[in-house]
Amino acid sequence: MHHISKVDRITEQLRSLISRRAFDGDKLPSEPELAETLGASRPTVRQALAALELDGLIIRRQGVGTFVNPNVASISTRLEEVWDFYEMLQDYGLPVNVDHVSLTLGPPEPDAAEALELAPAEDAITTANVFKSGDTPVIYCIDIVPARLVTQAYREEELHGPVYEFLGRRCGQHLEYTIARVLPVVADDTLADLLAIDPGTAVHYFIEVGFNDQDQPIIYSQEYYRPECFDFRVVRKMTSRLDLGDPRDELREEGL
Amino acid sequence: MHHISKVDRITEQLRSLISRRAFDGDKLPSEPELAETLGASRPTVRQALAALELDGLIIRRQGVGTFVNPNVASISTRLEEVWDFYEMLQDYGLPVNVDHVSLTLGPPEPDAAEALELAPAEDAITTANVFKSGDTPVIYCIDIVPARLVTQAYREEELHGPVYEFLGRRCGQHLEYTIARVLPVVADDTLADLLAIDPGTAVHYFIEVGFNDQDQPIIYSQEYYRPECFDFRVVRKMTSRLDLGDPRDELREEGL
DNA sequence: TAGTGGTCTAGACCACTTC
DNA sequence: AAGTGGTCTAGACCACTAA
Repeated sequence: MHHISKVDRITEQLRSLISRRAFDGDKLPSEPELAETLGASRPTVRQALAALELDGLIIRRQGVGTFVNPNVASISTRLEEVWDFYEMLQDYGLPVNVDHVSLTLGPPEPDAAEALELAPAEDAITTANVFKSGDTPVIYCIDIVPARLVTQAYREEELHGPVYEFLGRRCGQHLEYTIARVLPVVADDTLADLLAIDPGTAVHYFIEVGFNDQDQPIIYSQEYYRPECFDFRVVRKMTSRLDLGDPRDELREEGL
Repeated sequence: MHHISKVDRITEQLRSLISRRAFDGDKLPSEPELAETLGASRPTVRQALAALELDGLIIRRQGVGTFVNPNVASISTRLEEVWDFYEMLQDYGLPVNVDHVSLTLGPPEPDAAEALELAPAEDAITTANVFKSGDTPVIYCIDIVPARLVTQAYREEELHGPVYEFLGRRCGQHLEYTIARVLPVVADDTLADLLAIDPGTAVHYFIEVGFNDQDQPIIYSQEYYRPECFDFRVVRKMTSRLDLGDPRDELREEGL
């Protein structure tokens, strides 16, 4: 097991401080000051700041200082981040309930099988649940996990909720990142019933593949979000479009 | 005007090489090798690689090497990137056409005025256009720019297309990043007509605010994307949730 | 054992902003 | 002039992987 690096620790500390609005006037201490306070060298601090800057969370102005970017820091649900449904819904203050819809074992639908790189007819666990904030259904989610990943015995109830914990405890798999397709769909009768909305309402539909730290797909999810309950935002950067000529030339010289 | 830093140059060179699939077996040269080839020190190269890693574009395996992440590199339209509609649509191979819908000067709707931090009754330019790939309408876009930003004379036709160029040339403003709300909507008759789709179809709706390098809002856009034409994807990272205690303690010691 | 990436530091110098 | 962030290098040492 590896330790958390100083850079990562500092990054998360600063991230936490930013989200708690701990900086007067949104101005961070200077780099030398942070370095001394946090017990690190300036390059180490700068590495952490660079990560936060790429995130859009801070702005650095030469000769002036480093500042929190309020436009970004105030976003509650950034699309670039994966949340645990439980934790996300708990922030709403109401008790979180889960209605279990179905649980099956067998070859999944072709799209899922392909995304998970399953062998023909290979089995997977498919679990469907509705997450509720109080009595209001807000997310309908279908999760598919390759059966071969399950290395420990488990109780069925463990699949009646967020699957991330199950992946860690029963599969020894840690989700590192996901790639999500974001689609708009119109609720049909079935979905409208599950989310207690009117048929014909527009709904967010995510098709999401989760990967472990080896970049192997370990979970395929389909998620429907009740409208009005979520305010998904994404920070988008300009594609830089630098004019560099063909950079392959430089590497070709070395016979790459 | 400042130059492009070595780190940024290398980052973009590598990004370009990755998108051209210039690396055999998706394996990048070693860090010392890259450093020598690109004429930089190892820390400089590593800084570029760190940026690409945060982007999810590469994976680094200690003792093994650095690799392209094919899952991410193959994404055509990443939601975290802002594209110019013209360039984006040109990739489809068909000629890009623009139907101009309307152009008005005057105080915009309240949401836009607030997002752009306009004074009461302050004027803005509102331009609406439909972008077509060949004869197929694919994007309906309403752009709002504060009138005070316009510092040069311009022809109306310059507003019958992508506004980014107009912002640069006539306003001296460079778009750095945007924050987009992503919403699903059902096409009403008007929208269905503009995009030549059936009323009742689900459509992607972005409400996007663009900022300059001073973090001032300079453009407010509403965009509707024809379904089936775009495959928006986003790479989502796990929120790290490190257990750090309360990091404010450390900074308090210094009397922050 | 050799080669890879991971971590961290020290420090020089520059460019910019503010006073 | 003083203080801020920007850039870049040199180099030491560690941890991991593969042969």
